[in-house]
Amino acid sequence: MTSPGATPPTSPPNAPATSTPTAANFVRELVRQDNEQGTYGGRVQTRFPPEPNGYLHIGHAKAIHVDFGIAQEFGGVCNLRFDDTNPDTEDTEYVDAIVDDLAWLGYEVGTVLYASDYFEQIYQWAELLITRGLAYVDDQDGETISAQRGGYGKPGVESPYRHRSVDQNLDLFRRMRAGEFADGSRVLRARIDMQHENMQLRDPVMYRIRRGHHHRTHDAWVIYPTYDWAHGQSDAIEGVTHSLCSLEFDSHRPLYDWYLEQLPLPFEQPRQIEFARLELTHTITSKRKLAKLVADGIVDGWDDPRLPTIRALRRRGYPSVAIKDFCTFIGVHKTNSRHQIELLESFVRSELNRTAQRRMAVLRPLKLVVTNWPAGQVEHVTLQNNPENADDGTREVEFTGELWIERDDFMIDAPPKYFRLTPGREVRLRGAYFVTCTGYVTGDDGEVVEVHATYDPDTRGGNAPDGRKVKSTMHWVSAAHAGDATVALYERLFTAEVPGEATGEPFDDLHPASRELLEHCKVEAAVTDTAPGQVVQFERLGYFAHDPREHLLFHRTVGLKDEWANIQKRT
RNA sequence: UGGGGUGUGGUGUAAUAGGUAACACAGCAGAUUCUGGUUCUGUUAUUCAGGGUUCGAGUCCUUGCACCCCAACCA
Repeated sequence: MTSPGATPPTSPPNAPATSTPTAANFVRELVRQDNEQGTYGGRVQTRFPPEPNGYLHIGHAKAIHVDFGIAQEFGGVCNLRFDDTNPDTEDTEYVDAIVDDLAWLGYEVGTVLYASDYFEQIYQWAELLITRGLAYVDDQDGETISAQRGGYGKPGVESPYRHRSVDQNLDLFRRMRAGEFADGSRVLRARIDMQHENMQLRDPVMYRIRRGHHHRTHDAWVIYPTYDWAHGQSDAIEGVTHSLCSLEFDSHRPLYDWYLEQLPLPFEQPRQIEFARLELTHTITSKRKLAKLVADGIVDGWDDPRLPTIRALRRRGYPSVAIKDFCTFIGVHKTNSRHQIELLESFVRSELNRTAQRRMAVLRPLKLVVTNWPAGQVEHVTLQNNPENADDGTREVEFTGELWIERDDFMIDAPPKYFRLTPGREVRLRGAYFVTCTGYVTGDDGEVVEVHATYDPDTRGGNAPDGRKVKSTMHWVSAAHAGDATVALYERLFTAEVPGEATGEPFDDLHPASRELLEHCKVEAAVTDTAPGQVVQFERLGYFAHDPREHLLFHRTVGLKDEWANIQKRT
């Protein structure tokens, strides 16, 4: 017997764990106990087992973090193994995407493993169970089998085929493999206990006949093992010690163990441990629903920045370390819970505040004319690229008498706590001069189309020699030097914290305007040079990610904290 | 209806062995600031319920309650 997973470490031989203090966690505790008792000879091996039928999302990120994290902590290995036992839904397209996302998240994937690599071994083990009278071929259809299974508190009834002879079962099973029977006409079942209080143990199906085209074994098989009769077996073949999965498999654990107990295993019997999957407010992680969002055109594709898929988060500018830090912080539990998306966002802000260079961009432009500025004069002001990191250096930005400022930064009648531009008020234009508002021009509809101000030549660089203060510093872009950019603003895809909580249908809670596309935003020259995928801070607005493909399209990763918005909300 | 899992501020998590219920996010107040950002300080608010053991209970016992999962030839 070969054990492809047991030998080569697929994650770097233990990069030291991050310095982030690791909170107690029950999985680690159980693994540690196994280690101390020498259950697995001090060996720790886990696996991340996605089914290649969809894209990875934030929920998987937690599972990955736990699976790889535990292995790394104990000097073990975590394999990526595709759980590809259902040919109807699976595709190599997903395999490639999952490998790619895993790499982006920062996990080194060595040899990629597949449950389908073990089909022959799993088949041989099925014959072994038959030989020992522990499995039988059932000729009934799915509906009948399901009906016979009974219900909660109601015992099941035995199939009339339950007591066939070993020889007959073996013959039938081999003919199933040979393709003699129609799809769905027969199954192989484990013979356990039709009265068991745990429904999982009422003679579960091990094999079904299905003539789908498998993405790897192609047409070599017409029978496929079910999840329960493949997962633990794959774990055992690879030498997995701790098979970490989500809570809903709790009731499958006795079955996981039962199957393994019947087999001659190449390694110690692996152990399944369940933990709660990650849920976030204002989003969904159901593969089916996510697919429907894409199929119905509610979002633009699997990497639409409003989605919680890894591809989308990536495109939106979420740093992978922020995702990992978040996962470390929330820990591992057995309680179902839903974390506030604000917490994830706080990790994103914290990382981006450290790393993102600052730029000036005006999203909703309003013309500001500096009336005492010498006609045609251009000055250059020097701005820091990142006040949090001096190594990022400085850049020069052109200043002239005609500027773009943010519409929100001017009001004719300013409420008490409004610190920005209003007639008679002096503010600072970042890095340039103090200006005082002297008037404004309105269009036919009464809308302000232009604001007038005078500048104080003594405040060059942004400081007044007489020490006078201003309440506000505003960003700006020289009209003559501005570039044009498109900016996509995103709101939560679902307005409700728990989509579907009220009506049972998550789509009822879709935000009617989750994306706002702003065209002809005015940006300083340096923005034009932003690399594909780069994230920058547009000062006073938020973090924005340059689209990887479309030049000068920016996605708002997350806004800055906005105290003014809170003040407005309150009044 | 049977089985299993889980209950700590608004949210999510801590609390070696029964010994001051702590941290983060969110909120509020203030300081600093050339980003109403960052940083710093202060502050509001918590053990599902009842009973019991104990000098002392989030932790132990007991009786309830609530929520989640399980009756695919999905994973």
